[in-house]
Amino acid sequence: MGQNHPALEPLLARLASRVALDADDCAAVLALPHAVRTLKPGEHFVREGEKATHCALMLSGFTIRHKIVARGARQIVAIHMTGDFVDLQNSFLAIADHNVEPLTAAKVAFVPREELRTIMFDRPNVGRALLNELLVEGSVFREWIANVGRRDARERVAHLLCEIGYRLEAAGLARTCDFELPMTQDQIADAVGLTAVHVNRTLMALDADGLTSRTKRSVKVADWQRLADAGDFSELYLHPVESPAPVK
Amino acid sequence: MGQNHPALEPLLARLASRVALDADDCAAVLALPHAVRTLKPGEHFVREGEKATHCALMLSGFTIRHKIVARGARQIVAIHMTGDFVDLQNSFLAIADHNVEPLTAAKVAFVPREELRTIMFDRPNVGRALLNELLVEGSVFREWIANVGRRDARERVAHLLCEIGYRLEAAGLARTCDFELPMTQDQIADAVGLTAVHVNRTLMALDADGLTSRTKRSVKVADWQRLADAGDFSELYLHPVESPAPVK
DNA sequence: CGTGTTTTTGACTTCAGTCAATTAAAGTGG
DNA sequence: CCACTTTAATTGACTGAAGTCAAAAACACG
Repeated sequence: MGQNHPALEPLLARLASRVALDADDCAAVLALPHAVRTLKPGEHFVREGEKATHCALMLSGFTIRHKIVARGARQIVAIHMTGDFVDLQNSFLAIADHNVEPLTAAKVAFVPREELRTIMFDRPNVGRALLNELLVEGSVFREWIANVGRRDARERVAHLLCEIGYRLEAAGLARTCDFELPMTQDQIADAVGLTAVHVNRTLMALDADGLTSRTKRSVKVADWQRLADAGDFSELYLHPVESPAPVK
Repeated sequence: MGQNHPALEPLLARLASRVALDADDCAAVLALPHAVRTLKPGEHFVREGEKATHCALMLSGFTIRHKIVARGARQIVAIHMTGDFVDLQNSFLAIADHNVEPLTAAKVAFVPREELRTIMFDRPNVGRALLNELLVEGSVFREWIANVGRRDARERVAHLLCEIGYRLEAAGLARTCDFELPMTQDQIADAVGLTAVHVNRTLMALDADGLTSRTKRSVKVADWQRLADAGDFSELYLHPVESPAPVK
């Protein structure tokens, strides 16, 4: 019961970064039953309309959450990276309202939703930490509505690049000035509500203007400040915790 | 302590509709300290960057939550009506990431955030109900991202009309076939990521096509099914509870 | 009634989409 | 390691949905 399950240590670290946890809280988190699996792109975690039974913790790789509209177009509504919880949302609601799918090969720890619900209310500290995760996720959704609704192509793409760079750095996975972006231009398009063709032109323009320099599927940010300005990016909506702003 | 505060009865009803509450739960909810106030358009509840100290329960009227982007454009990210909680989000996070403002004159009960946090974890039933509210709100955000990102003008506007009509009916405030929509075309535009001019043309087209019939600021839905089809609207994302789909 | 919104209309612009072809990269199997 | 296939990125020409600007009409209201 109380034994160590190293797979859940990233989860513990994540929760503890926002709310102080005592020894019992930590033990309870690490004792959560779980199964580790590796998924490939196309192997959905959950599909819209299904019942989600597990919540997933990303151990490596990237995951997207998306919706399909009437005409068949896809809109990505969230991107998750190592250390993120994927789908506290679907897994707490009765029926999934969107699809969840790996973007890259992804190692994931699945935790049964009932266990998570239980620990959430049995251990208020853990509950507050989970609540916080949900709230920050909500904040990101709001920012995305604004991004897609009221920014032009260049701003949208720049904003997405900033968000991913910032989150990667905040998670200790990369530096904002040089990170891997494992998304095709098609996928970027579906995240920012544009066409792949237009995303291509926009990325090339950012490059030409010296804000970024791309090589295959990684992005080097040549000038973070200018990119952030171009994307109207401010990290406030990510509700950063302890660490101050990442090195620019 | 345990005495009745009739103002919070809508809150109790709302919570009880999703999770069974026992007598103590109910008493605790009704005993929450609160202050009732009436706000007018322009009197913000909270502004981005401020610290929210209270959570608001709508007793009457409409409220919007919005963000302002670099170029000064506004994006509405949520609309709230009688019976809704406004801003569990801002009030649980340290710093507000968006603005909250009445759309019409609005009567509101303010509950201190600490009280709400406390009851959330002291009374798991209440906690689950609040969690559910948050999750459904999150689902609506996701739908809005898809609406603004991947639907054209007609679909967006029709979808918004359907959402509002459906929610009003679900809350027992109106029928989907005839409800008051207290938004100017400017505000509708800011909710769906279009221009007021284009919203005007779109609304007129819906009218001309016999899906709606407008008079000043109320909407009569002439053909709910066609409007729902035009807006790619399905109530799944609202995670309706007990009552089946509203009368069409 | 006059004044300030809000809605409506028209003419014109533009950003982003569409279609289609080309090039480049990444695998795959022999 | 090289043809062979597939997927992704790039480019160009053209289209179109939505934006812009500006003015007129219709309301709302003190």
